[in-house]
Amino acid sequence: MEQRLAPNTKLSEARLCETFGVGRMRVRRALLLLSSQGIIKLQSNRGAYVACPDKSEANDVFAARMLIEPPLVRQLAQNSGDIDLKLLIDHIALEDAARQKKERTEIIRLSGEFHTKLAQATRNKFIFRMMRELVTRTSLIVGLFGSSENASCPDDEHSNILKAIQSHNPALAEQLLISHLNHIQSGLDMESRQEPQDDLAAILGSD
Amino acid sequence: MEQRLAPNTKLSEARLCETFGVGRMRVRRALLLLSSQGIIKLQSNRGAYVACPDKSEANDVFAARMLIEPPLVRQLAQNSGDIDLKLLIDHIALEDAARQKKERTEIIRLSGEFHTKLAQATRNKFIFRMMRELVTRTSLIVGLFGSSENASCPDDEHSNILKAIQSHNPALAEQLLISHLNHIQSGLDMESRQEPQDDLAAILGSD
DNA sequence: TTGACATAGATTGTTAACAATCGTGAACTG
DNA sequence: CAGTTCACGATTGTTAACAATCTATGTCAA
Repeated sequence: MEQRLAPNTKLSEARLCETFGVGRMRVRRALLLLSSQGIIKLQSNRGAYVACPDKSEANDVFAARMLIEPPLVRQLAQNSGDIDLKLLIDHIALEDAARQKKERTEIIRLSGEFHTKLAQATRNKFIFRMMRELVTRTSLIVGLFGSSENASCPDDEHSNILKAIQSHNPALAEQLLISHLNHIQSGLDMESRQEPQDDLAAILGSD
Repeated sequence: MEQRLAPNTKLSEARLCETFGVGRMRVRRALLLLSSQGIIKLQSNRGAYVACPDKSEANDVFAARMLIEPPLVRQLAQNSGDIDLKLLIDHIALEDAARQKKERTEIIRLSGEFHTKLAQATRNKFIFRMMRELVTRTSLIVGLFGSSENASCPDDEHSNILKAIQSHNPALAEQLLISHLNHIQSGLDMESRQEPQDDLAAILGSD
């Protein structure tokens, strides 16, 4: 989810056990749940691998987001009295801070999280869960097909979307979001593919 | 998912093992996955219980469907050349047949499945999964709050929605779907609650 | 009769040993 | 030298026994 593990990275049970200091049962439970969310793929008798979305899956993810997110922000802009805007305002501040400090990993994470928080603002558990899944998948895709660092987060588009919501302008908010999604998608290079990486150094590195 | 188990029914591991003739591991895996989909609730050291949505959750489910399904059918009506309409046409035939034979259980199942197939027609894996989850949840809710048998499936609304899609009329399709969802929701009695049932006779009965 | 407490039974959570499967590399053959 | 086969090691899948937790019953005291 934070792009520290490349797609197709093998996640062996034994390795995860010692890395996190837990028994195999916990590891297997976690792998099963991750697999049910499509974040990893479980191959029978072969192990768990970080999911590696293909072109068609990538298109599906963006198509699904194009279906859901525009009505979502339109709705937010309509009843913004009702909803949790503070969450979003605070978030934009975090994004700005990370961008000034040029913390690339943090920027990527927050950039996805903004969309999750748009859903969270509705206070609707189901909308939240759907968006979280789509955003996670988008993160994988950007990591795989993102041509360079520029594509993932066009600077202040998030901020503009929030402003449109705050000023109760549904049409503008929706339009800005659609453009935003298009920017992200068009920044992808559907031919390039990153190499698989077959150890867990990335996990160990952070603890 | 077929409303044969009432909400709050306890699903004990031992019972499931002998019912399905499998080991505890399989049962526990299944319960974990069902719990991740919100179909059952896992209480630590206490066991698994069929989920029992409350009023607020019910509202969330319908709000989520109101957000997603209208754009979905609008899109289907727009590019209906591209999509898998045969699936839906065949489905309507099944529904009619079940309705003539007055097979109540089958009608309920098919009635939910129509909406799942709307999503399936887009051939988008993510949209399909989201709708399946929402429909499943709706099924639980109708079972809990449905005042009587009439509410679950106003007769030929599904058929009319499909016709609107086939005749490339996005506005009409969207409008019919919104009415349809409203009918379902207004047929619920948010105060009534069905009694919990604490054995698995319903499962055993079918095999 | 009611309430609290303790004990026994049942149920879930965990661990560790075992079985099955797969990938790899060496040996063998054409 | 290329290709196939076999066997070994490593990894995953399963089972069964054990530990921990909760529920229910029964006893005792107020």
